[in-house]
Amino acid sequence: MDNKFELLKEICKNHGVKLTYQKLEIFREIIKAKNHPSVEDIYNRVKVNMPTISIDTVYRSLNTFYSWGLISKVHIFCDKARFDSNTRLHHHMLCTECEKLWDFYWPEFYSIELPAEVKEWGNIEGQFVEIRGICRECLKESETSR
Amino acid sequence: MDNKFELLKEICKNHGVKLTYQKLEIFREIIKAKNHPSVEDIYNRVKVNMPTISIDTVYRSLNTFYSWGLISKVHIFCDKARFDSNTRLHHHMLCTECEKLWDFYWPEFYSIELPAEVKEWGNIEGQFVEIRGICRECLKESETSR
DNA sequence: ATCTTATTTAAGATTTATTCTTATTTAAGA
DNA sequence: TCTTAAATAAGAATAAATCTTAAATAAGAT
Ligand SMILES: [Mn+2]
Ligand SMILES: [Mn+2]
Ligand SMILES: [Zn+2]
Ligand SMILES: [Zn+2]
Repeated sequence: MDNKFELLKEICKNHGVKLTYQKLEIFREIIKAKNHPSVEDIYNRVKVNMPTISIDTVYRSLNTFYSWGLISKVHIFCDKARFDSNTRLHHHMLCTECEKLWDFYWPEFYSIELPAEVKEWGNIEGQFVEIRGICRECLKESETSR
Repeated sequence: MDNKFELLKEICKNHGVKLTYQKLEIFREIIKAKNHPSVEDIYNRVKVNMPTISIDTVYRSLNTFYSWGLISKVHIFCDKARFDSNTRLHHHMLCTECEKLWDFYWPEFYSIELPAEVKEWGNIEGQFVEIRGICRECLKESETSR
């Protein structure tokens, strides 16, 4: 029941971070939430019982939980775009260090069968793979700077 | 050589859209560009020969080219985030109509071998699949409204 | 239980990407 | 060349996220 809260308490302690009432309420809402809530969703829900909460605190807390692996984060709805004159069907590799983006092709990927729930979900218009990691160049740099 | 420009000219005509000097220069830069340029990158490059170009025109033109399938678009670098208390390794299905997001699991995906260029790219920290399309509910709605 | 202090917070300003508004310009057909 | 609907420039508006700073507070020390 409250073992998730016990975990939060322990992780805060391990990181030398204060467990404030704000963090507790934000955590309560995010673990209760379905459907990938936005920061504002969480803000509005916490505000019901805590009218003075500031949205900045919601941002900070959620990002802290994320950095501890307690929650995950998706960037699908954003408007910030980069363009690409490559219109061939392709996938991307993203270096989280230098933020460079590479194209790659993977025809074999299309030959594995999708899970049943996906096939029944609706009309599929595209299926893309995103690789995240640290590129060779950035790895080299962090080696030499050690 | 300039068959890409001929294509642009024809597509503009087919869509009843004026081929302005601005569109031509923006197109020239995007097909020349490597590494997924941002709108501002293109803006700065076009500005060299066209100092009065406005960034709004760059936005409009690139989105027009995108809607015609002449270029593609990625949304990887954005900060606009949604959170998820589901920390199990999972993938997403996104309905482009209602913008709802579903989780799905696909263990078999991890068993196919990645292309050599990916394995040699660097340290892979995660590999995710994104399915885009129209969900069953939205399909039903568009049926009944017809 | 009280004191102390480094963290955390609230509030509002700032930043940044994108879109909107409006007066002016222009491509392209007549 | 004329006409006009569409496109543009310039700058305002919007929205998500981050930053700044003074005040509040969690948690260890006394
Ligand atoms: Mn690409
Ligand atoms: Mn998810
Ligand atoms: Zn890198
Ligand atoms: Zn839908």
